[in-house]
Order: sequence, then C-alpha cells, then structure tokens
Amino acid sequence: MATVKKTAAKTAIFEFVNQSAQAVSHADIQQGLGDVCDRVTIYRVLERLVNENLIHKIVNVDGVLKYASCEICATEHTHVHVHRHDHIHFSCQKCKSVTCLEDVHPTYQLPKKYKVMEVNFTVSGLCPKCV
Amino acid sequence: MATVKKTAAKTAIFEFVNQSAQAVSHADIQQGLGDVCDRVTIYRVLERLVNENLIHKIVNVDGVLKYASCEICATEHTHVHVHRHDHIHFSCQKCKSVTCLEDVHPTYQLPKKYKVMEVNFTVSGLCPKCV
DNA sequence: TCAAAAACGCAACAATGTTGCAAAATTACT
DNA sequence: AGTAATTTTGCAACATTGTTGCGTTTTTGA
Repeated sequence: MATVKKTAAKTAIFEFVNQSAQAVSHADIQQGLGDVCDRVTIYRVLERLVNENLIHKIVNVDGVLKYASCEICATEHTHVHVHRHDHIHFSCQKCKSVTCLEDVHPTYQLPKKYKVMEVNFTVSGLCPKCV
Repeated sequence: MATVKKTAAKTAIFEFVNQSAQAVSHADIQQGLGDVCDRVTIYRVLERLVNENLIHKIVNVDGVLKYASCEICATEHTHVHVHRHDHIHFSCQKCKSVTCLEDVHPTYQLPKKYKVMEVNFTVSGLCPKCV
C-alpha cells in the first residue's frame, strides 16, 4: 500500500505552482524556491503531484515540460476522480509565458480504434499583453 | 538575398522523413541514415526544412521533437504559400509511434486578442495496432 | 517508540539541443 | 569554365533538461 507522505518540499512546490498565474518549468521552480531541496527532488515531487492529479503537465512548443495548477483540483477538494486536462495552452513567443485557457476545449473526432488517454493542446503566438 | 543550396545531406534527410509513415526524431534520422553527415548538420537541416515548409515539426508528449512529411507540401508542388499544420498527432504509448492524422482538425475558439501563429495538438494513448 | 515505507541528497550519467569557427561545397556572375 | 560570394558542413565544446542508483533521512502507522 503506497502511502503518500507530506513533506516540506512537496508543500512548497505545490504552492509555488498553484500561486503562479502561468505554467512553470522545473527551472522556474528551482529559481523561485531557492534551495529548499535538491534539483532531483523537484523532478520527483512534480512527478508525484502529477500522478496524484494535483497539478497537470504541459509540453511546451520547445519541448520543455511545464506544470500548472489544476483549477478543478484546486476548487473541488476531492482529488479522487480522474479528470481530463483537455484545455488549450497558450505559449507566447514574445514573453515566453505559458497560460492555461481552462475554458477552451477543442472538439475533434478521431478515427475509430484510437484509444485516447492524454491530450496536449498548445497554441503559440502572441498573448494579449504582447500582441 | 539568402539563397537556398541543395546538398546531399538535405536531400537524404528530406527523403527519409518523407518516406516514413510516422514522424521521426533526430535520433531516428541519425540511426536511419548512418553517417551521411554530422549530428549537428541534421539539426540544422531539419531547421531549414521546417522553415522552407517542406516538413513540419511536432513536439511529442515527452518533449522530444519529431518531424513529419507535409502532405500538402508533398502533393502540391508549390511551397510558396504558408499553410497551417493544425491537424492532430497521435502518440502511441506502447509502440511509441507518432502519426499524423492529417484529416483531423480540431475546432476551438480562443478569447479575443490572442494572435495564433502555430499550433501543436498531440493526443496520446493506444494506436489501432496496439489497442 | 519503533519498524516499514517513502522521500531525499548526492553523484554520476544520458539524451537532446546549441554555438563558434574554420574548412568545404554550392551557387551566381562574368 | 573560372572565380568570388555565400551557404553549408564538421568538429569540438558546451548548455539544458531529465534520469538512475544507492545509502541516508524523514515520515507515518501500529
């Protein structure tokens, strides 16, 4: 029985991600939190937070992984149910910010026989501040 | 006046990408082509091919960049016009293949003021062969 | 309090991608 | 064809991002 343990690093990282208006990278966290923990620990904590559905993971257009708070998780206090993170992310080419557009859910129809488990929709260009 | 030059490496890489049914990574190309050219050259040729709209670039769910032939480019013989590569890509978690679903174009509506320049839609799960 | 399990730090490694610069190849022009 | 201009290449070195193994520390539940 895998028991999840509460640790200082996990709490700090979770709050950091949650308080950010934009999606943050590993580097952002490391820089933002100073040295609360080792570099490797950040990777491992992020992996756990994603598995526990407390945050969600985004692949940016340049291939760098980013993490963002999950509105559903943040508001509903039960993390038991699994929900799909199928909203669009916007990656600004100028200010480099990655923002969740939680209300924008693309519609599409896949050919039969494909079994979808995760989605990653990212659109890049200029955000309202930079346009 | 930047003049595009035809080279052996470029031709080989372009044909390799074009003949692949799935999207290929830098590593796939390097392995597939042996040593027609240096590792760095592959990166640079891919960048050029993308800029010339001869192939298109995909960010896989794990953050690795992949490249695929562009059906529009491959069939229409004029590469002059810029076209959006806004179809969905499917990334199989089992066989690791990344396939262009050229006919699946998601519809979505962004909030005003976002200027879209590129899109990257990737769906992962199990492909028909692995389901 | 104490033992089991989870999480951590450290070090080392792996994969992927980038940059600078001099040499080689291609192209345009005469 | 000859030649100069420009692009492309190879090489080496480096940067970034992410992973793994392992012994130690921390957390948790009984």
